[in-house]
Amino acid sequence: MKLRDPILYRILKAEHYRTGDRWKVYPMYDFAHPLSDYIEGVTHSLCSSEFIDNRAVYDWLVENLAGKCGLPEWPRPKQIEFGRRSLEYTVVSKRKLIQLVERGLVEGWDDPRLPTLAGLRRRGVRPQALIAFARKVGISRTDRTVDIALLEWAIRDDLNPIAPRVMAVTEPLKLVLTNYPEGELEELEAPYFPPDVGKPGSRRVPFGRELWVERADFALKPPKGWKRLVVGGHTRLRHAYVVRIDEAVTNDAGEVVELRGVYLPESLGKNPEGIKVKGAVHWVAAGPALAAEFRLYDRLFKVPFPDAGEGSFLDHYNPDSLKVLQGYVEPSVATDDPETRYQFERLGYFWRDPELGRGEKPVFNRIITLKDTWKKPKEQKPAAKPAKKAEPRREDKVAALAPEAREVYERCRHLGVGEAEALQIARDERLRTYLEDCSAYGPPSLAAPWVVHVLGKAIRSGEAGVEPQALMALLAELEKGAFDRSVAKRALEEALARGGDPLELARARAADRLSAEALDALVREVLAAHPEETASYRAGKRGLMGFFVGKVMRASAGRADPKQVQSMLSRHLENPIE
RNA sequence: UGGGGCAUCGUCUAAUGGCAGGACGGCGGACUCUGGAUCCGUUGGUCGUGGUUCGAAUCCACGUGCCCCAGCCA
Repeated sequence: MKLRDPILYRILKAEHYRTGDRWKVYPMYDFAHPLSDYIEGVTHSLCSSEFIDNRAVYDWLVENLAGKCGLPEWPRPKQIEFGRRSLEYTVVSKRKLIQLVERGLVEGWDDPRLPTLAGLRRRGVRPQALIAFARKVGISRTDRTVDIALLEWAIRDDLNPIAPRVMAVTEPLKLVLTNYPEGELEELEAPYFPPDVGKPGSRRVPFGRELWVERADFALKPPKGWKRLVVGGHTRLRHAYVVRIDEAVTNDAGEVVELRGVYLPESLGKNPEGIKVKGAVHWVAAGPALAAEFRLYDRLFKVPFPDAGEGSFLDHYNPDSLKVLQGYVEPSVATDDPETRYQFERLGYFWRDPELGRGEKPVFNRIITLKDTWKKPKEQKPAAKPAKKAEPRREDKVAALAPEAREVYERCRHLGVGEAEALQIARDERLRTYLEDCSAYGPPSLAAPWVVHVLGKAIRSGEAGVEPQALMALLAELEKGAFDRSVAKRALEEALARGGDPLELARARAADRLSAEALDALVREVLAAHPEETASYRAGKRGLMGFFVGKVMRASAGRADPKQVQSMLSRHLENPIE
């Protein structure tokens, strides 16, 4: 990419469908992007990682055109790339989304199942939720696929404190209370928010002889732990009375078509004595309830990574990702602001679809379900990590060397260079040459670790700014004990980065070292400031040594020998009695 | 194939070479007129192998895996 000859713009003597023949020059991305950033005074140009290659062209153009051709002279913009972020159970690339739209698998770009902004907005997700989600996901240079649970958490967390609770029944089953007078209705007061949200407000909910309850809330043969309606059992109707189910009326096919039972008149606001009430279910009164449509959205794909593996992502499309149900909602919503996001108790968060749902008959989109911690179906996520291949042994690596390289290796070993260093030197021509140059001024075994580990990268790239002679002079003084190893290393790194003579830099650092007394005082100070850590070190948590050394090093502003610090520390830590 | 980039709990993300921490999820418990919320606890990780270093997620080397580019697209 970098070597190619970039096309900056093309000249087309043709009629443009919108601008006619006004322009002949059409800039390419690589030309337009840096220049428009620069002209507009952009300081940081953020983009995703597929443009990393383009940065070379970007920088070159900005650097070479700044201040020329009538362009201003001001700070250059910097392109910074981040990794792409994807989401489980969906696709996010435009190329794939368009296929869903064009094939009619979704109802348009704003289909609430899509991860588009238009889709999320129509679904009812608020910008606050997306911002919170983005913050949680964060930015890094790695391409990542985010757990869908994180988005769901952000949406719920946003809606929980603001969504008034009301009741709706999406799959109605009639419940007749045989001891409630026919034709009568009463109104019960029900708060919009539970105590933990702590917001004021309430509405009146009609209650009568015939109610709708959720079909899924009744079981003929309840599983273990069932806390809902069951024949013979007592269950709370949310915000209302406790009822007992006496009979489940079935049709010829054996399906339950109606429940019959009684309500306990004394159970409003308190639990009846001597009766075990299991759970609470939502309901609406059959007469006054408003007919409504509920659109329940599920994951667009059946698998977490529809892109992965053989075949098309379309093979994993979830045909049940939209379920349209006809049911009832309590009448109070009729007069609410149509923008209201509700929590339909025990069902999830809903709002009226802005396209279809604001008319006579309300249509509700389910924004997100409530978190369900009961009876997990528990889909297993594949966690198996692929087995790693075994690394070849060092002898085999040496054996694989070319004859000349092997000779270099053997010679290095003979001179006392370590195995790993010898191998690296044998493999790289430049390292070998550098070390040979060093050997004119001192023993190669002394130089090898420094050449390989500290200077290695620079030498390989041909930019070693430190001469062999300078390196060897430094190491000779180090051997004599003129300063400690950490001083030498810092000095060498500094010389590498900013130039200068490493020996002089090392001497300057050595002269700046703290005296033993000053250091001892510092050590005592650090230990005194961290009594807990000191105690747990003495109790056996040896890993804390690094913590203490770090603290002392920081306090000394680098003017200490870590080895000396460590020995002082262990002396004080082993002998607590001063 | 060549060039470029990236690898940390199940997931996402932190950690001037100095206690691998947080969030989501999971699990357990408390509470509850929502199997919600809240609170408490817990689980679990530095891609592999060597090397340098008092000390490595971080530096060096070699591997492995994934992504991007190789349009007169963006």
